[in-house]
Amino acid sequence: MRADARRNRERIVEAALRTFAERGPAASMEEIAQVAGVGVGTLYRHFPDRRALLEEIASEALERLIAFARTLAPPPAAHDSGAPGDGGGTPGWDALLRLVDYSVAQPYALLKTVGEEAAAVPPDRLREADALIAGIAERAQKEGTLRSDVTPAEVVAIFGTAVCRPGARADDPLIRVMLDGLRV
Amino acid sequence: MRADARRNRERIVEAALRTFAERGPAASMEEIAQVAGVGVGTLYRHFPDRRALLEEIASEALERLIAFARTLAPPPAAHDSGAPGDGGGTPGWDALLRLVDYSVAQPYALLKTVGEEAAAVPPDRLREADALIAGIAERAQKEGTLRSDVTPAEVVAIFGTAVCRPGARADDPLIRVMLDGLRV
DNA sequence: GATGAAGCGGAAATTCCGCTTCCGCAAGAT
DNA sequence: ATCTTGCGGAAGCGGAATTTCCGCTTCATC
Repeated sequence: MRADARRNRERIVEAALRTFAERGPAASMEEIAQVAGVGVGTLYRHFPDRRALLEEIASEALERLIAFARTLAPPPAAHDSGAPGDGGGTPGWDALLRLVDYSVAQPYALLKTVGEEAAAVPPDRLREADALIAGIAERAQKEGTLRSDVTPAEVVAIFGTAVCRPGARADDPLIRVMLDGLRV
Repeated sequence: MRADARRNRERIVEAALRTFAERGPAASMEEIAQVAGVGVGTLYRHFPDRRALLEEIASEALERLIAFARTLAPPPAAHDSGAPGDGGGTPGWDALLRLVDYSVAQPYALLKTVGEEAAAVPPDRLREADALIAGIAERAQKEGTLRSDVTPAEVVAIFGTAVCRPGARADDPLIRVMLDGLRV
């Protein structure tokens, strides 16, 4: 593969991530091409159709999210040897905050976004991401920083609606207030 | 105007309010006609084009919201004679709750929704609605039930994003959490 | 209840808009 | 130098939504 081709492919992926995150799933191929600084023809050389691009983007975003969430989760810890509810990683609440920052800045917004558009992402990867987040929420609850009358699944859902909006920012009044509502 | 024509017009307005509220601004003319139980032709007899319908609907929704908010606001009270911060109407917090109920059930969802689609609504009517809501928020703050480190204008904005989603429900986890975050 | 006008329904035409193709040109590779 | 791979973007394709149109129905009136 020629060097400039590889470079262009990368720019397209990056542009698509940013554009979908900013403008929602309705972003057009032409717009993405423009953001990437290439012609539409080039875009179609690398991805035969819209769905192919969507799938690539969704997988990429998901893998990045999983990787990030893993850095927040406690290490596997064969025999939890500390006090109960102390997994050893980042404190749960801080992890949630960092997740919010990550999500509004980087491409989790895409997941809902792209998921709704029917791009097929391996379901086990999706479950893994949900499980990681739910795990963090559960940890925060055990640590007494997150309300425990909401289920971890609901936390995931709330994150979904609050954070996965085109143009969300971490200092939205909505997000600030939501976080205050979640804290004990 | 013939009686059935008037009836149909009304059914169309009602159907459009409901449909836009439920499915967002992308709802199609055909769908609205179907909900109203009339043919598209009839719809176009009453509203020359999509924008005309949107404008009618936006105004209607706005007027209803204003009327409702007025019932929650304290009466004009020429010389406030009670304790400071007691306007005499519904207590501020309850008024906010009722506003949420109203908004998710009835057509405030349309405002953002329809507003985005560029339907021109008289700006002073819009300001009136904002002022009424901000006034209620301010009252709740004076009564000590609403956090006072958010401005009334921010409250309006939060309401906007939390409540003006197609399909929002008053018992959404998001809305519950948001309200908890707003309460003192 | 007959008649004319107003209104209705919904199939067909039109418009709009994003996706996709195509091909002459440019730029890496050998 | 030549050949191959890749690029740009105008043109066209397709589908979905809007809008038109006209024969039929319903209402109002006498």
